[in-house]
Amino acid sequence: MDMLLLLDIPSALKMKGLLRGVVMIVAFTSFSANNLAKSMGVHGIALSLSEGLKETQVKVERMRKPSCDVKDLNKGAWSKQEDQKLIDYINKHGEVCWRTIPQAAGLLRCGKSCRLRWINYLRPDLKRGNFDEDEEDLIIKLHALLGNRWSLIAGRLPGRTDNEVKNYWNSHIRRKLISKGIDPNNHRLNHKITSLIQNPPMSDDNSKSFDLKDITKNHGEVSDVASGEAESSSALPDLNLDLSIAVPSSSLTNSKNNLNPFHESNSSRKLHLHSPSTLLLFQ
DNA sequence: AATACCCTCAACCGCTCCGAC
DNA sequence: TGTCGGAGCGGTTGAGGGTAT
Repeated sequence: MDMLLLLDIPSALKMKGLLRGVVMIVAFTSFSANNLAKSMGVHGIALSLSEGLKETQVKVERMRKPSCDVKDLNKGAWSKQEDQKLIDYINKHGEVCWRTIPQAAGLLRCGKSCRLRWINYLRPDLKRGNFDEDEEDLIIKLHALLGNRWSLIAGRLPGRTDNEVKNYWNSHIRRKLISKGIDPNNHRLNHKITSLIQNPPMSDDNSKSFDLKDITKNHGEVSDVASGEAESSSALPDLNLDLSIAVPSSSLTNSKNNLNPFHESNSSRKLHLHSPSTLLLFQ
């Protein structure tokens, strides 16, 4: 039988609020560190036993609790039944505390997973389908202005989610810009990329086609536009990004009425972009 | 027809932010 | 003022479908 005697239980219990602490224990027999952790409300204990000593030091570290306790929870793709349960619950109760939703809705998912599923897939105001040209142009402009702030960008695209915009950027727009010799990170013409496109490297195997992916790999880590660290020395004159901060255009304003509050994050609320009916980015 | 490779996108993970206490 | 916990964000992963060989 495992027995554990804490010499100073009150101070050990106080450690619940500490990041680190040390507690002296006397072990009469073997003991379970996990049980100790449990009793103290911490998530893990690192302990070191000195050979032959009954008295030992136990380092208690309050480790970050995993966002979702993986135990007994479903992961991966959502089933139709799960979707329906979540939809029914949110229609009835609204988007209340995400942490409590799974249990209340009878779902074996973590709250985070529910939130993501709702926001990215189940929300009724989502606009499914391909991005149109205007949306694509707007994404490019917004990315030039905001960098990888996908939620802010998505906030200006009614019915689109940050995840959707991010995926579309990575799978379509990024590639498109690179093929035009434009660095997708700083939206400037990239000499290295341009020359690679014009003079593709000739390998021993000439039959091998020139792969755009190689460029992406080689030049994936370019400067970050959001940090304003564009390669000014090598950059050509700025492209006409035609970005201005202004009251949303009528089209955006109209559609905004249907916007879910999710699209109006604190910071995006301050940012309204002028959206001309025709978006011309590159001259 | 079989296999390998590529692409897309839903979902996850880990971190930061922020309000409540 | 510091701590805690929930929400949100951005990067990454991997399943599955499509395409090339």
